[in-house]
Amino acid sequence: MPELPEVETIARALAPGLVGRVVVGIEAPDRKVLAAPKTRAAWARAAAGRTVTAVSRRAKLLLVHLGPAPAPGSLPGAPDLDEDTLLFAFHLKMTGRFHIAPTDAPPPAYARLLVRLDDGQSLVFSDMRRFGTARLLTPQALSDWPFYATLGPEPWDMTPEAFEAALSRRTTRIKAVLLDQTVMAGIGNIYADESLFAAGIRPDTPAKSLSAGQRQKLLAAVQAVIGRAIAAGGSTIRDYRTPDGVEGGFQHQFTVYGKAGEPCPGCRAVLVAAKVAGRTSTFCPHCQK
DNA sequence: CATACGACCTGAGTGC
DNA sequence: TGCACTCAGGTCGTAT
Repeated sequence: MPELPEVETIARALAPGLVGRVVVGIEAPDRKVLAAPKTRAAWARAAAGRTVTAVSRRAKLLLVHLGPAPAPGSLPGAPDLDEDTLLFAFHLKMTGRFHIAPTDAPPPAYARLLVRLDDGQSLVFSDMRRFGTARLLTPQALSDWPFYATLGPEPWDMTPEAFEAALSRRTTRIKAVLLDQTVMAGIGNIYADESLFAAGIRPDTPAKSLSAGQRQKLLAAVQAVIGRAIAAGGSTIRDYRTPDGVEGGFQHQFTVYGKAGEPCPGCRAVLVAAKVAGRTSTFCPHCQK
């Protein structure tokens, strides 16, 4: 699913309906989504009575911030979840979606986790392919989570110097480096292909063989592409929607992603698809070197 | 340590 | 209509 621009769009759309609401219950029709803690009881006990204070994003994670419980502490079982503040950390993986829907309405298809709110609405996390995960944790536990702790900077926080250093020591292909969340966070298959086209770089080029100028151009391309995608509300290929069911708009600006066999928007040569880093990659064999 | 690749799931689309 | 097959926005565990 969703890469950085889609999760950012969702976070912005969810905030108005969630901030200030009190969690009155949790339901998990599919326990597989509960990555930590793993029991429904622990989720319900730790979250109930807490107020949503903010909705944010880091990399492709959606974070829902919760304030103190009315009567914190003293309950047995999971003392670390009696902290003043907790977070829901959702990873949407390929097909995760969010909905805000009336609690008394039938749940959306593939509903995996439902957060009942005090205004008669529910935040529903749905996920057809069941790759998505939800965590309920303290700010400290979030920082200690290895996936979170090893995330690289957001694209606009990446400095040319750090990008140069990361690429110059990698032997693998540049596409794999862009997809590596520990180098820079938030890039997935769509935005990797779009950025590589914008920078005129083939996806299978070894990272360390790029020139300094090419690396500079690539970082600028990533930042520009991600920025334009956020402005367009993300990209809808199939499943992605905002919580209101609205599609993104950036798919109409794709230059190469999903366009193998079509003419290159720059030179009209036929765009080519190849497997790079295990992912289908589309590029122009003429414009990208 | 870095890299490569199958596994995890369910469905949509294609071709026979 | 049915079946077999391929592909899909991401990460993780295991093998090399």
